[in-house]
Amino acid sequence: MARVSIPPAAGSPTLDEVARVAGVSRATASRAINGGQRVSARAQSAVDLAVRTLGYVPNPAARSLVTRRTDSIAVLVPEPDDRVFSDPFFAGTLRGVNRVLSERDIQLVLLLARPGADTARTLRYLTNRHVDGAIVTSHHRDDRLAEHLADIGLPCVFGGRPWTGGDRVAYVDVDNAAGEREATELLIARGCRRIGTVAGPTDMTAAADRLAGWRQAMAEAGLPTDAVEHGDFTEDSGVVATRALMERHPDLDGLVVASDLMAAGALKVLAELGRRVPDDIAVIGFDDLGVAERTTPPLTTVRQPVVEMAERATRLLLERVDGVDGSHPVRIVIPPTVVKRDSA
Amino acid sequence: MARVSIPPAAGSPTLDEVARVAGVSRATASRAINGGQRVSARAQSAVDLAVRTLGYVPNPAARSLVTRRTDSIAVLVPEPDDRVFSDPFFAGTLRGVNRVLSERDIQLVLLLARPGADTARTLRYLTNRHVDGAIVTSHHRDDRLAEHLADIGLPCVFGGRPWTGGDRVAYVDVDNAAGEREATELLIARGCRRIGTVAGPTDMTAAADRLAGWRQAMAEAGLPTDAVEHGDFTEDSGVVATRALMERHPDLDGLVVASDLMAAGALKVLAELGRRVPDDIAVIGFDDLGVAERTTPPLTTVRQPVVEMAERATRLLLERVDGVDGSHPVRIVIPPTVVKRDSA
DNA sequence: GCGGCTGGTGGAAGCGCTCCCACAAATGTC
DNA sequence: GACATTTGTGGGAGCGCTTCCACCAGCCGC
Repeated sequence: MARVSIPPAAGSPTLDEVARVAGVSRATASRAINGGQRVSARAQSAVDLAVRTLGYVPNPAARSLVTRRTDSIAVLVPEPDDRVFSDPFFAGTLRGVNRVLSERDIQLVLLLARPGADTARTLRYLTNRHVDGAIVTSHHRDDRLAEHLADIGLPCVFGGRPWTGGDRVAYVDVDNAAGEREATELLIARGCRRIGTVAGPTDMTAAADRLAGWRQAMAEAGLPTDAVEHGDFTEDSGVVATRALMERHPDLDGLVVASDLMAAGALKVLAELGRRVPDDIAVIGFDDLGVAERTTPPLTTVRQPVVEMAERATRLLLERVDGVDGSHPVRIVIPPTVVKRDSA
Repeated sequence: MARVSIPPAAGSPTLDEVARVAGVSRATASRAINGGQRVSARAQSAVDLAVRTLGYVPNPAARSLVTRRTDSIAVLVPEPDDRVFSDPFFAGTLRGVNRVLSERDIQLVLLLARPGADTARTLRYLTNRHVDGAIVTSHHRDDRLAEHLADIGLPCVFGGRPWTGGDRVAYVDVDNAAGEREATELLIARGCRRIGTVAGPTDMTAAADRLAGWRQAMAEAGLPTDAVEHGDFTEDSGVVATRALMERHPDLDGLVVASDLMAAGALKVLAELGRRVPDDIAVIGFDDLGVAERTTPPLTTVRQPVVEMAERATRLLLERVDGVDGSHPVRIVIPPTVVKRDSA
């Protein structure tokens, strides 16, 4: 008779085997493996040895079945994937998150959800408690993600203030209004009097706040706020917007652009038009994620410390996952800094 | 009757409750939820209803404890994170993987491992069977990842042929040699006689294969193969390499560059030197992941269908996870295509 | 009619782990 | 010296799920 029923084990050793080899009970072995509280030195070293000789690795499913922890968090990006990947903002975020997670043994689950289509599935996944928490980036006005996540009670931290539900969830944001105000004031101090702006998409808070900052600085200086054009943060949209702006207001001597990518587009248009930057027209961007250094001329911009923000968001999330006051909607708002280069 | 005994869970409903509400056994409920084999229409709809009214979501930990599946796969990137994120190759890969995974309910765990430091931890994670399989990208000669993964028997598919262990694991690759040969032949057909190459890093197979393709085409045409300079696929390295190349061989009338990013750097240097492209010197790149369209002039290049390759790699991986001949080292080699633009 | 199906069902046995609890031994307290 | 506390230990009860198995209809062919 050949193999009757299935030879079931085949797989990795279990805690039972470790316990048997170490000559202790499964409970003691478990304790020894998880931090070793209330374990004698003798038992501890016996277990350690057994673990090593057997090559034991705990089964994560079994563990999380009882601990109700998965030791993984999601990074949720509610954005069509094309756009996401070309954006250095996303890259920086991933980097910051990863940096914090690798300090502990927590894994990163990447959740890319197309705006409408995948929302239900994504939410279901999160409801499952498949992950311990979530970092949400790049959310838009219409996905009512903040509310949904607050409803299911999953620990989460938003990167950037959500449009709605901002009072119910934690978020880390840069002070967009202050940054753009400062940028505008720099141009004004420089002598610019006719300053336009290429603003971001109207359904994102970051864009709205930056526009508000520009408006505020302009109003305070008694300057007109009529030269506004919107883009979607991409270079191409910056080209289009700047072209429109320069056509309507050929007398502009300053340009406040809500992202470096759009500013790069603006610089191209200005070069085409034969305007010298910064002599004829000064330009200031926003982000400083690498692009700004490579434009001609190098871009003066408002630096957003994305990696650092992602790190703080992640640390905040881990605190909440660990149960440190999980419900209170903490807010971290980081002041941006202006980085002077050659364009203004 | 009000709720008598303890409403114990507090958490989400369990399968038991679904079964009770549906008036069937837990076994039947389970069957109904998982595909509904051997379940009567009556039972099926009763369970469906119960699931809906209770808002039941199965506990993934409990499920994978018994199924030994996690319904997630890892994307392993053994690369310092800075470099990864700026590379459109990585973005395309993530996109292709994600596209396939979202067809089924499988999640993507991103494993970013710094070359030396995290290898042990990463391997331990994979050994854990925390994931059902892994896609490995951008591996280098020294991480003996292919062997390690083959040893632990985790289903995996490599993006790009690994240096060693290529006979033990599955991989999806573009025919780098053929692509670069074709690129070189295009320049030769165009009339170039003094063709140099900016090759990639010496510890990656893709770079070595491309260089070999260039060598082969040059040798076949009886042309000298002495004008070689290495970069690391980044734009800056392309600048440096091209500068060195043009200094040593000012007579070059053709340049085969192993990546578009490096080719973009090359174009900048050539512009500085006052060489007209393609009239004085023709340039051809490799990749075609967006950069090539935006250079001046737009780059003729060898298109590598990264997203499609990642998709195929993922499908292949899923097959192996599903147990379709898990050990046989399948190889998929995709022929690249030359995309003509203005630089050659 | 009576074995053999096949379709549908529920009982029950785990999957591998953590942690509560009871208990024994060692240590402390007055 | 009697009692309280601390420390270390193992038994055992689950966590929520899938799946094996036994079982009971019905229905076939003969």
